[in-house]
Amino acid sequence: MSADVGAEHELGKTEASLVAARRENLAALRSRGRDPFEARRFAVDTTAEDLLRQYEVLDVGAHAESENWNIAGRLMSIRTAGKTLFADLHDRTGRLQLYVRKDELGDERFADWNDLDRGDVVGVSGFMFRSKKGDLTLHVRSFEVLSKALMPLPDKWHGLQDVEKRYRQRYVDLIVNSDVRDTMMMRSRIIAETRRFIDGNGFYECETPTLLHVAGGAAARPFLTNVNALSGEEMQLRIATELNLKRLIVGGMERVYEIGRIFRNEGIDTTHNPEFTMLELYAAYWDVHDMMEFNEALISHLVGVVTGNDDKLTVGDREISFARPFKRISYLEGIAQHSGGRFTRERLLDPDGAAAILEELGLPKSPTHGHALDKIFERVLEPHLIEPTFVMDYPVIISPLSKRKSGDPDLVDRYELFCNHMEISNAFTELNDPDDQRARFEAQVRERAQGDEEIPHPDWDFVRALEYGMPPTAGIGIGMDRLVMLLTNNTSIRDVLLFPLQRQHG
RNA sequence: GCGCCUUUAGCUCAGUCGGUAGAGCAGCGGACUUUUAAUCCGUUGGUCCCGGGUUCGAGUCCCGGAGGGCGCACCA
Repeated sequence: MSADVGAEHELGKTEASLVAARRENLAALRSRGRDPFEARRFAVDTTAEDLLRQYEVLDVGAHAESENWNIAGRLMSIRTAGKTLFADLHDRTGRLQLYVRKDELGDERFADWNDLDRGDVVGVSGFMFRSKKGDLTLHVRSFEVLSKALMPLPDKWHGLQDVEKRYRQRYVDLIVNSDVRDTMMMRSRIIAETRRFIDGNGFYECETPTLLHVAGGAAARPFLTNVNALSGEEMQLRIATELNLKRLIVGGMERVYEIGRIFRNEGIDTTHNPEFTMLELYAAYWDVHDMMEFNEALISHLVGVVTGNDDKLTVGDREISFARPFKRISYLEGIAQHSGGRFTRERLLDPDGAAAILEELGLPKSPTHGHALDKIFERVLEPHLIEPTFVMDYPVIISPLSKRKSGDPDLVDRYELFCNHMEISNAFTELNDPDDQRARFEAQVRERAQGDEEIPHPDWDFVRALEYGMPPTAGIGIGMDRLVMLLTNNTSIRDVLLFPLQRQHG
């Protein structure tokens, strides 16, 4: 089956007639020398938001005729009323009402509006006044047609509700659903602010390769591809930036980070998309406590950005306080506390003890001790982690890349930040002992041989890098998509991704 | 992978017991010089997701398939 044949979507009869009507309007505009697709540029000098703010004090009936403005955007509503009309123009900042009079534009120019459709892009010029009903409005003196919408727009009141169509034709979703546009612009801001905050602390943003011979640094199945220039050599898309960023720490860059796309060939659901954006950051000479403070400051900053300097966030239908300091709780003590003291450290750290707890909770048997701990944590502690909480001092058996706590070798210097039951970040003091790292890679080789395809092949060069000496270092990973979900109160990752992955349409 | 829900006009949605396919919006024609889901009059528009089956007759019932959503399982 050729991808090119039948690629253009076929119009239904109703839709075809709607498009035909718009094409007739296009032809009519062209016949009067107003070809929308001949337009090149328009000297915009304001935005809807600016005008509404600037003329807020204007009284009903007042006209600011001495100040002329040029603004462009999409027509989202046209209300004709004989020899006048009102229209709504939307730009990236919001809505502005337009007022057009036949006696000012002249018959021919006013007639052009018969050939304008909802969705067309126009540039208008005029002055501000406040209408009888109190709406700040631009009184149009002249206008240009800058582009034509040949396709009909969705319902002006209900917008586009069809979830599938919203994801597949995000451009339509963005045109008609302003809350979607707000979320996506907020996402952009959150990522920009994250970068600014990190840069302000002396970090270097680095770009490590996406194409790797061995995708490591996490447990996940990679996407595979081939490089033609290397005789079709097989390569993998990265599943983490961890190993390369730590190579940079070895190299002496000391404070590095990357905000980049990660690819994992795994399941798709409300919290997983095959490609997603992760922040990883490494700081030489920091330990996990330094990272915790940094993390807290970053999240507080971002909450302030999205709320306009408040420290309370609406999540679902509740308010969550992000006042500093965030709660801190130890992994083992937290589980003990929320089980009425029944699930003690001794039982949890013992494989048989953990298995017995699983049974008490009515959970199925786990294949490994670590898996059992994860399940117990999810059932006992995670439901209580609503307000931002640092869960600290993880058991070493579920933390293969972290340094042990000095004086308590069963635990490691690691924390995860939870909020609204969701993991926001994962950070620890990095393992920098090359012999230990080599031993852990060798152990992974054995696990992979037993059939676990998510275990990556070892990256032996990374061990060699550690043999040159990596300073004591703290590292953190933050899934930016999930962070944006939290900050924008969305429950599906698809609603914070512009183009979530969808199956090819038959 | 399993389960539940969903797919009807460009959009948002009805469609009863199996009996000629509906509404609102949009569109088209007309009226209207401060409207804002404008209003009023008139009007066009259908691959009922696809393929089988049952039936005199299927949007509706049965089987199979596809897309999408949610939950569970798996997974950082």
